[in-house]
Amino acid sequence: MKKEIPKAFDSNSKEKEIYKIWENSGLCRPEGIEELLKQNGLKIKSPFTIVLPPPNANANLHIGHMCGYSFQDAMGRYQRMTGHPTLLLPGKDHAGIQTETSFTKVLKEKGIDKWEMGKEEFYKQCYAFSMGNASNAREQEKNIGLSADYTRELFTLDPKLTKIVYDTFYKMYKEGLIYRDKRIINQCPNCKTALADIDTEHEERRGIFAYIVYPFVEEEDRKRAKEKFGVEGITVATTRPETMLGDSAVAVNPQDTRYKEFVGKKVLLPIANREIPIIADSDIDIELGTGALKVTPAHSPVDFEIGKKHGLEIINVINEEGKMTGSIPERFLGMETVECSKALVKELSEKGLLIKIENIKHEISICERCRTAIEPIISNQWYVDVNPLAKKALEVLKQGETTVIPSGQQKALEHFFNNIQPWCISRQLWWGQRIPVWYSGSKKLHDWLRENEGKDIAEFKKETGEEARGTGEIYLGENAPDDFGIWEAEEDMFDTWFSSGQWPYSTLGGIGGEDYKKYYPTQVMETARDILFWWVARMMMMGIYTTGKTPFSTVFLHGLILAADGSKMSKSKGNGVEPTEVINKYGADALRLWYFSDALPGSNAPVREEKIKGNRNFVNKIWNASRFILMNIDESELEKISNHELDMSLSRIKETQEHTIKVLKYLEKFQFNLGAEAIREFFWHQLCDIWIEEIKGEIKDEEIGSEERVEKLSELLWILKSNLKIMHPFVPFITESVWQELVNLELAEGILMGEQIS
RNA sequence: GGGCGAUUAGCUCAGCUGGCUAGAGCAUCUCGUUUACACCGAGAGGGUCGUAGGUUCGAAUCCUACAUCGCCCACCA
Repeated sequence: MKKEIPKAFDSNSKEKEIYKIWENSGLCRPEGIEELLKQNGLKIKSPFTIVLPPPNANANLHIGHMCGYSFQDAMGRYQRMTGHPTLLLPGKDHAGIQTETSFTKVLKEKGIDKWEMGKEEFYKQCYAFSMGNASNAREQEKNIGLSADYTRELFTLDPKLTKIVYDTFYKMYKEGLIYRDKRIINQCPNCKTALADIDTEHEERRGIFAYIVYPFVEEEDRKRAKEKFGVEGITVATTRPETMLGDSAVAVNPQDTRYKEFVGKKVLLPIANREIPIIADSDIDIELGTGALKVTPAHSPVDFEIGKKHGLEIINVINEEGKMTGSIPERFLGMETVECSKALVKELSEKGLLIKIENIKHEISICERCRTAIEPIISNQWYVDVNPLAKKALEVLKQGETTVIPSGQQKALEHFFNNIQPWCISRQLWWGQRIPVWYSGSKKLHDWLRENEGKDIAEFKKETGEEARGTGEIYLGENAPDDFGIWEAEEDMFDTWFSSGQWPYSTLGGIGGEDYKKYYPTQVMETARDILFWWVARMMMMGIYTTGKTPFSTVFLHGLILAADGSKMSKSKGNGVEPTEVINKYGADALRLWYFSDALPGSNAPVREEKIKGNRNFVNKIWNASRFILMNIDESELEKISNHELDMSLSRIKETQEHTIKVLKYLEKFQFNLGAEAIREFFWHQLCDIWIEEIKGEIKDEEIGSEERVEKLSELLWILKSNLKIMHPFVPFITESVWQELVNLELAEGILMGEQIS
């Protein structure tokens, strides 16, 4: 018997130790693998690259992140062990609005107000906050065994990356793909920023449906209406009475016999006391409400379109903070929309213009981050015309240059590309990358000139009361031009996805970068399916645009990790599972195995502790079987065994080789569940249950050092080593631990991570 | 309203291009203190593969309806 080896595998202490060995080996770098292959005279195959999804540096990693890392790492280790210089490129995301929201909350808990703190100080502290989180995240990544190249780790706000992001912006602007436009946008009154359509969610909420009479201007019409409808005007139904202050028209369907005769007539908008016309539009639903729609182009996307079609005036009555503004009766100025709605309803009711109020439930848009109701308002923002980019991305999918697993998600992606809308990329935030633009004179002047095409710049002062002070031109650049004149900086930030959309090539140094030349395009993008449109779609569009090549050939979307009862994990429900706790309890390998068998693309995976426990048992089985084999080898036999020439035609050896080939195939085809099942089945039920028992019997009566023993033990050892290799991508810690035990006895060399499977 | 997907043992799922007497893990039950491992071993029970049709020599696997569930997208006042 050799030295004492503990009966149970102590994952807690071993894992840390093993990770250090990997880290110090240099094998996490593709150069390390290249070097190793060269030394051993082996063929260096094509590089394998995964640019890892950078987690948001605003919180600890959750169990879903760990899932991604497990798959990425398994893919990487498999490639590394089959001759490919492998780069798993890690990073951290500044995550724009998300981090700004969460850090603002952190400050609030400390009683600090972001607005009092000011932009610069906020940025500084937010940076420190992010760095702290990034460092935690890095530790967690290592805990699951992620063999990433941390010498290349990047943060999305790294100046090197920012430069690349800016260059893309300049190029797109010059080619007319990026432009400034005045449109109706999603404004979050709480975050005080514009949001892209995709950054909003829909939720059913309770609301009101108010029926309001807009009396006709002409006596004659009033009479006619009274006869027909019993009131002296046309009745509109609305969920948002406060927007009536910004109404420009009432629209009816031209086919609607009730209102036909009134088209072209005028009504007096109550309270605001403005005359507005009745217009006809075939898009109006006769069945809905009263069939007459109050049109508020400034505060409803539908109305905005109708307004554009009919050349209606846009009247802003709600500002960026969700408060009443503009040319409205003074008593409403500054009110919250809800407050204003109530006040209006009261006044209308007193005037006898309110028919009724129904309580209803309806879908509204809310901010994805803070769940505040979105306020549609008109504003000037920066847009990307993504249409031509989406067309190219579609082509790439059609040609099979990029494949999405599972295939259903590929269809969803195609659908997204087919129905894509202009992408609003400007955000009124403090945290992120500033849009690198300067305005001669002022931003206001620039927008005014754009909106008032043909007008003389002299009119600017007349209309706005401000001096022009410049030409309104745009200058592109991080710093202001050094010439005379006044340049106003664009203060808006980029949507975080504008920079992360460039992640696959920006992290590789961009076009011309050494790493870019070697590692772009990458092979796999492994991520969660909930950011398919936000991120994967953007990376494809921007990657194809900038580099002419799709950034990755396979998109692998792992399953959704759920709470034990099958519900979504969420902070508010408190049903989250802490990955660190799971790892401490059962070990990283056990958790990884669970992902591989349960969190496949297209599936939902409720976290079941018993299953992870079962995997821990398997890991321990590996440990004990190895321990048994080692304990059976007498010290005096070590040399004989390591020099023994094995007969490769033995049936157990051949079966093991076939098994290895089978598992390699599974790995190649991303069938991790089948792979995990196969290694378990083979190791446990073939090697342990049958072969070890057989060999036990075969050598029972043999003397130590005998030919028979050396042969059998060599065979067993060879089978063990083969198993360790093929199991390594799945369960790297336990396999490397055993390998290192073998190294100590001079029964193996080097580091398992760098071993080649053949 | 549009798109996508699911429906197989108590639970979570495998079952690819039709040939299974339908599998795994976990759970359940019985037996076992054999010096690798009780984080173990030997064994058992448990499913008319959502429903109804169709194609076929043959269907969990292909087709068509229906039912139920889930996810995503969408400006219905």
